[in-house]
Amino acid sequence: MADQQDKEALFDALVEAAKALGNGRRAELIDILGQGERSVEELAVEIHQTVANTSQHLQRLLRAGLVCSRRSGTRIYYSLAGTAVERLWRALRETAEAHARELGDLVRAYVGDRADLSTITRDELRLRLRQGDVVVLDVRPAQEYKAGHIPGALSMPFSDVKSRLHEVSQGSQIVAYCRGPYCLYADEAVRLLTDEGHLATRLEEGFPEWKAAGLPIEQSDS
Amino acid sequence: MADQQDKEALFDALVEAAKALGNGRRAELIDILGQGERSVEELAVEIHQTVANTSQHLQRLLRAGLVCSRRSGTRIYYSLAGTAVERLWRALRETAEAHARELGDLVRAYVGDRADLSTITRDELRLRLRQGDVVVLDVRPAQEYKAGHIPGALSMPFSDVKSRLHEVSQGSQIVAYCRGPYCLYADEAVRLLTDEGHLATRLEEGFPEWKAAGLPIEQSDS
DNA sequence: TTCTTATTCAAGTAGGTACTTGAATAAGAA
DNA sequence: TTCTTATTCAAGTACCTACTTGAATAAGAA
Repeated sequence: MADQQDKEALFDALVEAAKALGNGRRAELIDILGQGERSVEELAVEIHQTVANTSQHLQRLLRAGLVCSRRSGTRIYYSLAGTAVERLWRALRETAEAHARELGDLVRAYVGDRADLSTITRDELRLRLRQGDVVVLDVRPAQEYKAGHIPGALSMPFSDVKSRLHEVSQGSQIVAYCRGPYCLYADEAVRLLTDEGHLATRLEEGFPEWKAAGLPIEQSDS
Repeated sequence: MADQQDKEALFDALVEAAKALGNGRRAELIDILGQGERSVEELAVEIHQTVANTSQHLQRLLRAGLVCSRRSGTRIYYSLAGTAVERLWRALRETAEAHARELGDLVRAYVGDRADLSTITRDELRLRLRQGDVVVLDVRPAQEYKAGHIPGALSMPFSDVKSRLHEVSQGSQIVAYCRGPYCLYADEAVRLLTDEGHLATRLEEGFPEWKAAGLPIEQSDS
């Protein structure tokens, strides 16, 4: 025992998950699956890739043990394999944020300037929820709301916000949240609401971080 | 803003750290650097690779922001870039452990059968330390002990254990620790000590995990 | 059964990665 | 200055990866 070949084999196996995460498209898949299970085609649309290519990426993730799959009729649904995967993805983002010099530029290029948006932390939101003086909007697609959301939140998918503005009474404090720091839904929702004269704020992070913090969540029975 | 190219660029950047970790030799480097800074040649010896190849791996890690380097005379010392990197490496190991089916076999092939060794958790060791009825041995190389160790531990590098057995009084409870779960020093030390009639146990994890848990550490001034 | 739809498989191509070898730097010692 | 040592650079090779294309499965509907 204890020979160098065995050590190499062990470390080679340990990094399989890192290799699987080491591709931008697969990281996007993990990020989306953090909101709940999805079919191959839905995922292909989200990451703007062909179905065949997406399928191959998913199989790579499956082999590395980062996702699971289940068949339902003619569709196959993929989901994250466990909370360890969520922790890994979060640790990776934190490492990147901790120091990619140019990461800030890339974030700005994608999400635009967020300086005009007010944000609220998880803890502040919890306090407000207890005080009951806030309306929480889940602006992710309805499917993701169903798979799990912040208790008391109202589902208002980003695409519907414009037409459903009247549902929110003028004068109430609004907090919008979405998939996470790299998701634009809440940003846009807050901008729309603010333009209409509402007091709107975005939750700093998204639903997966809320769930990971061990805070209570609510599910719609499907 | 918010166009697909920007999103791809952002995620491609986020996964740079995963790509850098996605190689067994580089993972070994990160694992070793978790014990403290090292020169290129020392690292090359540890991972059984040529200096040129090791240098290239280190530069890859440097570009990804996982390590830092400083020059001292004719040598260049590399070290981990921050605690986020340690967290990432731990999250990766936990993901792999959470489910690589064959990982167990690989661990066994490398570390051998540990069933004969008694282990102790961090919390048990803390309790024992407070009670003062235990001798703690740091069996890592002296350099790593100097860079940081469990308070009160005695430095006894694995290679010296055999010849220094007499320093430990018969009858005392001994706990040995080393670099971490994939390090063999403590295992071997415990076997040697047990064969000599001592009551020896290995700390389940290693020094980096102790430090990461926020427990007190001690340093020798160099 | 045939048709449709969702997914996977197989083969091909362009570019990336890991390692080797030998030469080039760069700091310090003589 | 020349010599030595530690590290990096550059070029080459074998293998791996991401994506494409078109064909093959596999479940359900008609």
